[in-house]
Amino acid sequence: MSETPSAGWSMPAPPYRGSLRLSGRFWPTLRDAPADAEAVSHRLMVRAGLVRQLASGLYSVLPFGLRSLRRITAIIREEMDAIGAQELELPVMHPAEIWEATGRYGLDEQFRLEDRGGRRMVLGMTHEEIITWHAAREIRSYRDLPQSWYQFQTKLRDEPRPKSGMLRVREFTMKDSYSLDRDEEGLDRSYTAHAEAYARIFDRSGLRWYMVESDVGMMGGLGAHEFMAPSPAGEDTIARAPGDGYAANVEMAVSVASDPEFGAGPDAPDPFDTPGVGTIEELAAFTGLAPALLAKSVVVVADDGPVLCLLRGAHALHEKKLARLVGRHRPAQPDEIRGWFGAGPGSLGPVGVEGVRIVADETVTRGHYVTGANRDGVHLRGVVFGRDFTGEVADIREVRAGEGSPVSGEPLMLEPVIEIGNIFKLGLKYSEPLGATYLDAEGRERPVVMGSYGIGPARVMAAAIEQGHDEAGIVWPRSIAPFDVHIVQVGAPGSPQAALADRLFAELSQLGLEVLLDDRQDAKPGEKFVEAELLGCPLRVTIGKRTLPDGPLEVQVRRGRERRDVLLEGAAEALRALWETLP
RNA sequence: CGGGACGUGGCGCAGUCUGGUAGCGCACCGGCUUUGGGUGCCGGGGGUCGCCGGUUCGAAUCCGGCCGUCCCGACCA
Repeated sequence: MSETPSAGWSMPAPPYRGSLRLSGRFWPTLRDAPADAEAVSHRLMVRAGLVRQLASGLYSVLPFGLRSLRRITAIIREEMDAIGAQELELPVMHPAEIWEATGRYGLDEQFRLEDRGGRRMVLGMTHEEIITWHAAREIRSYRDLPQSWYQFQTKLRDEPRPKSGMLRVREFTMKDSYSLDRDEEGLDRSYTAHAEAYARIFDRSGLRWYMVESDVGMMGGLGAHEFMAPSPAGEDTIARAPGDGYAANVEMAVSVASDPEFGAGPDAPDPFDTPGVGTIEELAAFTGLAPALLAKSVVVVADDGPVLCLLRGAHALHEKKLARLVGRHRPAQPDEIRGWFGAGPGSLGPVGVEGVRIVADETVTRGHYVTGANRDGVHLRGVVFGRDFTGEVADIREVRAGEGSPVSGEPLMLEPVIEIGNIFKLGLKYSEPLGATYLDAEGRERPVVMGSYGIGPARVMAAAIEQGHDEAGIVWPRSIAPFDVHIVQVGAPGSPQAALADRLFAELSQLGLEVLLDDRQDAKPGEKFVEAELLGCPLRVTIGKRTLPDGPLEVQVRRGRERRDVLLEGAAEALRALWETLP
């Protein structure tokens, strides 16, 4: 690689840290995305030569993709260090016994294997067990607490359905951290510190994001929040009210339901024939009543038996809300239903049912409803909670757009989001079974109070692309772009243009920018421009015949593809100043 | 776990219905040409048509099984 020093200017020693000359380098771009790729971020990441797929849910990261990931992890590392967390590294493969101790051995998503000696091992889907195992051995005194430990480590999860490129995969790197505290007040402090660090991380990464209340899921514990990047490609949905700040995963969201008015009802349930009526829609049409005045009965099978869930006809059962009440469950089969109720699906109701747990959504405890009569083709009018049947009362319905926020009543909007991070208050869930205890100032043995906190750097990258792209390619936030400036050199080696490109490359690098210089001789100018826009670095500089002898330098701001002219004199400083103004 | 679709050189696709042993664009290699928007010219290499089995004189094509990949659903009786 030959340099072309110009007179009176001292060339720093190459290679310039973080900068790269493209000729001879591995950067495979694609004119067309693979037919399998559907999500925008997936298509662009593959086309722009950032990643390649190995198998379903398994991706290899190529050099330019790795550059972005490294910038994301650097931001995370800085912010974790800033709250006093210490980085460490835990194994990916674990003895099964540790997972058995917490009851998490055998989860569907867990990869399990045996070593040559027949010892059962698992591949880590997360690391609470391992951190706690070490804490149990190393933490002895209240003087050892609090602690926050974190790592960037591979997680393996046998996802039922990997999808959307890097958004749901079976193997990925996670930044996971764990806080160890003396008590819940300490946990609250650690939790808040993490929430604030996460806010800085996602702001610095250039994402639009929300922090929302979330389900504790397989982690268990006292409470949780998720960090969500809005995107049509998102798999989760949040409900939020911009005016009052309420925001929650729909798994958790509660709303003020707008109850329709009830007229007078009969003094007792009144059966009537409903031949051929099986769905709420049919029942509404048959009776002329609004679905909200009908009650639907949904039967699921939990580990300890059948559960009849009663909801307003216009509402949908939310599985995760129900799961918090009855645990793991599945939909009931029609023949099972017939055995318990004496009628098939479509004519079920809560009146007179025995041996089946009944859970009524809170919205059906007032007013009188039409329900099934547990006889095929017959329904009951005027069914009243407390008078004609009883059951547990809970919020088990899914929030709908337009319902009132619990904070102010403002209408909720639903928005698809990508989960980019989460924080959990674990409490004693892991420290108790694994014996992570310490002695307090009075010499009493007490369990360590824990929290865990995760970020998926590749999801941050994918979310940034989902939020920042146009028809030409990726539009990176400047903090996580693979390079800061992309110089397209049009001109043969040895030409004055090439010398100028070399010089700008060196000067920008010396100012601390990371520069990609497209000095390829075998690529045509059009190809270089198209690929530069596909890759999407914040600034593109073109150096060709038109640039000489006195400029100006032609600069494209990638976001918006706006063209700017920069004087040759002091160009590097001017570019750096321009770069600093970009998002 | 249920449903749907697809699998033909590196990528995108045609050919499959109506069997006769493979084609296009891009990429790649050689040469010429050219150097400001992936599109100049000439020549060339590369595919056991996902795998296995069957039918047939003959299978990318028909039949069966398997594997792989993607999408939708997995709550609304």
